[in-house]
Amino acid sequence: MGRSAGGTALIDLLAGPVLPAARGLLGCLLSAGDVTVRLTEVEAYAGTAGDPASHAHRGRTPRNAVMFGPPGYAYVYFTYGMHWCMNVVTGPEGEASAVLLRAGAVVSGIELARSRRRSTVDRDLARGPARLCSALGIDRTVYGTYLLGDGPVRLSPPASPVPPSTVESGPRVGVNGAHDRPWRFWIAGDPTVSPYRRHTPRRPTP
DNA sequence: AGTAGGATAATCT
DNA sequence: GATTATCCTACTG
Repeated sequence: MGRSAGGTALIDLLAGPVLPAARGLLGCLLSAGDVTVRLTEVEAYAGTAGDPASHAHRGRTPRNAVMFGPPGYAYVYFTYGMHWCMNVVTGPEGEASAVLLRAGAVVSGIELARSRRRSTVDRDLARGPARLCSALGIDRTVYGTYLLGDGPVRLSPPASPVPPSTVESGPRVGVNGAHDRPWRFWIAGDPTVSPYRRHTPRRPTP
């Protein structure tokens, strides 16, 4: 139970290094209430281990505290004054690495997801980290909950394994530095993968 | 098609 | 007081 074809449980994958964990999360199913999404795009963040783009890079704060705990928990943060985004905590306790869930395809509960996202096509329902959370109804109440048990949000292994040859990687989206690290992973050719956009610097307000 | 700018509030220095 | 792991709308070609 809970073991994929390779014989590795999901929790063991999440407990290991962040890059294999990120790849392994592709194709996984994320359920919240009656809506289920198949993950198609993720990004790895290495915490304090020399990753300036991570929220945990400058050390532990009340907001990022859950990232320093054991793997398999949800790190949910609020950004730009209106959006929620969700990470899965990885690595051993004490190491603040995590994987940002960037996009997915709605495979169940699509009518409920549609009702939460107005005037958009189905492909865009969970295309982008904030849209994904919105489609699933994820907010601050999910912060710190365990994803591999009977919580409000549940993560389960892929229904069918994702062939490694269909996984591509590239630079992360929306971050200022560290463009040399191809730590964004996605399923090649999937229409729900968000287009690459470089971070747009904001001009100083007049 | 692609890009530019505004919305809007918690978090950190 | 500055910054932000974004999304949406409106504009240009």
